[in-house]
Amino acid sequence: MARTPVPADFYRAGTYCAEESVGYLMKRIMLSIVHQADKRLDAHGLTSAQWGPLLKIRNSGSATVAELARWLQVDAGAMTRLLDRLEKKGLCKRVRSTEDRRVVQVELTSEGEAAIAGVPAVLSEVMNAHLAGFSKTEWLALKTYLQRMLDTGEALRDLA
Amino acid sequence: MARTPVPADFYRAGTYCAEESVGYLMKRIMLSIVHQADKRLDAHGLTSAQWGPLLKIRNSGSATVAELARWLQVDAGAMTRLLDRLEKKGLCKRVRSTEDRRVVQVELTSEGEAAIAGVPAVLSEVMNAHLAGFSKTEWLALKTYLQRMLDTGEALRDLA
DNA sequence: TGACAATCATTGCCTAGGCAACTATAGTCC
DNA sequence: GGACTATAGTTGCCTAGGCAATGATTGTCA
Repeated sequence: MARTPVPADFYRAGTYCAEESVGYLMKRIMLSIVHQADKRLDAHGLTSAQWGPLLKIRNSGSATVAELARWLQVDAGAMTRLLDRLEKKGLCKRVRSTEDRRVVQVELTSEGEAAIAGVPAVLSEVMNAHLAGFSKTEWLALKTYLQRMLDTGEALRDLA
Repeated sequence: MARTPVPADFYRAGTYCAEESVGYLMKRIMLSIVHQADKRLDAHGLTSAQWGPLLKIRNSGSATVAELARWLQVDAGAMTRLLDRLEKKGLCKRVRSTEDRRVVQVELTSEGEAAIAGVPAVLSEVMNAHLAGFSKTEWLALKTYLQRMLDTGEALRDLA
């Protein structure tokens, strides 16, 4: 039984100002991160939406469409089309499973392996750049705050 | 002359793990916030992308397409199409300016005023819900961290 | 066995944003 | 005045995600 969370009282309808909202700040930061990452990933022939599936496939050996969609919290239809684009670029291939003929296993091609190889470096670089000036203590505190917000949000979702 | 920022050293290519990344956490939180907001805004006939322009227009009396695009940091073409959808729903209208015949002033209709009226309450509610359990001190610290990340990111953009 | 529900992948239709090209208008400088 | 540049808005083409419907398969259970 999940404890009913007590909402905070920081924002009020009458005085709501987007610029002061934590959500607004995070949206702007995400825009900046994605923009920087896309600029660097362009050299690898990838977009910021495409490295996620490839990385998961590489770490697991292979993955099904449904697994990828669940892992990335994305609609299954969207994942199908994303894989269409990756397959058209020759970065992965679909293999119909023989045990369960409903599922499709997605595997990396050698071009896919090559494309994904440099991605963790790019991601680390972009994240580190955005955290310039942070001490380790501050970084850990930030992560703790964010994790708490995420847990609270997920609990909300489960209640509904 | 902007000081060249010294990147942090928290993430490394070899050990990069999405789940531990501040970016990953923020992406998940934003998904949760947008999802919650969309669910509540549905009653007002709006999506999470649509209240931004309407709120800006209401606070300013009217705004041009370029102003809205700049304020929301969105492509001008995307803004044109977003306004198309809002206009089709009868929430705003375009008025060609007489002083500068290039610009189009966007104004709210009375339906638009009605639709936007309850939005600040919804946004406050969703933000407060996600910050359940935060003390005011923690909330301020979080905002400070985020503001610093944003400033660092914008500085990066200016360098490039 | 045969009906039923559940899962998987896909597709169609919608909103949404980025980039590039285009037209129309405004301002600037020779 | 005329060339030049800048800005505003729009459009076409691309990637991308959400929702709903579909067909194919699998598992369950009476």
